[in-house]
Amino acid sequence: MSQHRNEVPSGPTDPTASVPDVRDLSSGTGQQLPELPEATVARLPEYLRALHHFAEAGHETVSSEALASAAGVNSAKLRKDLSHLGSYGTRGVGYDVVVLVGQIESVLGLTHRRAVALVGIGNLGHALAGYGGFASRGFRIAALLDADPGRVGERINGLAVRHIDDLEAVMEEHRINIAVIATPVQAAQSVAERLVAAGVTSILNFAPCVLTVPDGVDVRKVDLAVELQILSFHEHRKASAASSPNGSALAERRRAEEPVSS
Amino acid sequence: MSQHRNEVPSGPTDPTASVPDVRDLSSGTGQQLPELPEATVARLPEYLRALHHFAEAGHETVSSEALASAAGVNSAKLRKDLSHLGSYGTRGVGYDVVVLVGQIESVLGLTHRRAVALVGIGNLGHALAGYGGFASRGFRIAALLDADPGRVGERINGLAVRHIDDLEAVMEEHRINIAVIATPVQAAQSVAERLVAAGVTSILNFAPCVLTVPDGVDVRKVDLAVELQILSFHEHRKASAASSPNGSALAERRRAEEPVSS
DNA sequence: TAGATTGTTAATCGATTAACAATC
DNA sequence: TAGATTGTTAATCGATTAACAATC
Repeated sequence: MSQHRNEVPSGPTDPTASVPDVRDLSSGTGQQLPELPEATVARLPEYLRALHHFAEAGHETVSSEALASAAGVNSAKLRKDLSHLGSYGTRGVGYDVVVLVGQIESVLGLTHRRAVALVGIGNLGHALAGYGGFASRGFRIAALLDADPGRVGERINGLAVRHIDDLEAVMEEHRINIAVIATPVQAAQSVAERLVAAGVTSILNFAPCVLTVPDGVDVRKVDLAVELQILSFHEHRKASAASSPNGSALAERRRAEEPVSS
Repeated sequence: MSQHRNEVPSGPTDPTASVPDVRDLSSGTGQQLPELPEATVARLPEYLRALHHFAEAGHETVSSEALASAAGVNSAKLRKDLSHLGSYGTRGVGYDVVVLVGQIESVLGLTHRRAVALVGIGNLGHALAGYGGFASRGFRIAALLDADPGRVGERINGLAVRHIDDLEAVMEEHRINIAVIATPVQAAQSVAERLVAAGVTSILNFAPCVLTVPDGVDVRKVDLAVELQILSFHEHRKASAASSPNGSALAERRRAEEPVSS
């Protein structure tokens, strides 16, 4: 989904190589860019959310144990993750909440609110357009686009739906790099191609299909039915596990079932 | 999120141990339960979706290369994943589409349609209740619940919204094991507890919080803002990478930004 | 100083991948 | 038989975790 760079920052004869530095300072712009494992990146937003809770509760510091518990991970993993950002904790005390919030926001690129375009204002698109969680967590929905002329002009949270024909103009106007695709599956690939051509480099895809995009474009996919199917596997396993040791007919007793119509 | 069992199916003196069997037949009910890596489980729904496309296009067989491409993975990974289900391909030919669909559906527990309860019929809940993708992929939304008396009785796709006070009765009535939480974050934990007490063992959580549930209950979380924040990290990194080698001021030129109001 | 807690180490575990023998 | 493609091996990589020395 996203490419990894396994380059070693400094060669064996580099005079700085003897000083281990957890940060990759290769950018040289004063903006440090740590080399972050993907698994760590995926957890940072959860830490950030938990930290905001501690901040609202008036905590000035938080221990790795408390923060990890609030984020649903173990403390060793949390400390390992945070160590990739550098050292921002104090032994015997914990982490300064405000400092850590700032550090994570900085690493995630959330110091500035990012403009997002939402394409496909149907059932789900409507819900996403009205979702307050984006605004409070670093994003601004800057454009709504739909192919149905009947929906063009409709206002959601004060923002008017534009026709998909205006996609290129709208993206240019707002300088949008991130788009959410909530169109029918048939339209998703061609919409993605137009978005990329218009400068989008990150896509969140709700359509149940694989998008083909050029290198350098990141795609994340959310498929609601897939999530349920994964849960179904675990349901199935739990039911079988309960039935097998003693052959109990009570297995899956609570499972509601009916033939699949295919 | 879900516990792993690392038990070896048979001991060193087990007479069957000399015959390697990819399937864990410990269930003894004739229902084979392969020991499946979580990463594999998470990809099976994607293979299933791709297989349905091939079936609709009239293909009777499909090669690992073609199926992997349609699912967005490489063919080695696909073959490794499918090998955990047993051997269902034919060398020189590929996989029988219909057979493989049946095998994956069987492993995922999708041979019977599963009843799902949806709690929280707000913005997002409405969209989920109207989403056709659940019905076509193995699920039936059997109950809608909300705490707002003003919403009770409203019908979505012919199903009436029930009051949350009736949660226990509704879950018992439909024998529901899987629930989707789309409530405000403040309500999510207590709703989860009531669902678990009423027999739910799998939860798909859209509320931006960590749910605490007993062992044996599986929770999957979908957080839309988290997905965007992960994309934001990659946007940030791409912009920095573009600027650092030559110090170009054009870096992040396209990034729309404004101060975060916190 | 004593207690608390971080940052890091090292062992372990799970997932990915290329390559190729097996075999249709 | 020749060509195609699977199933498996083995090497590699990345992620997790417990433990504890460092240190506030």
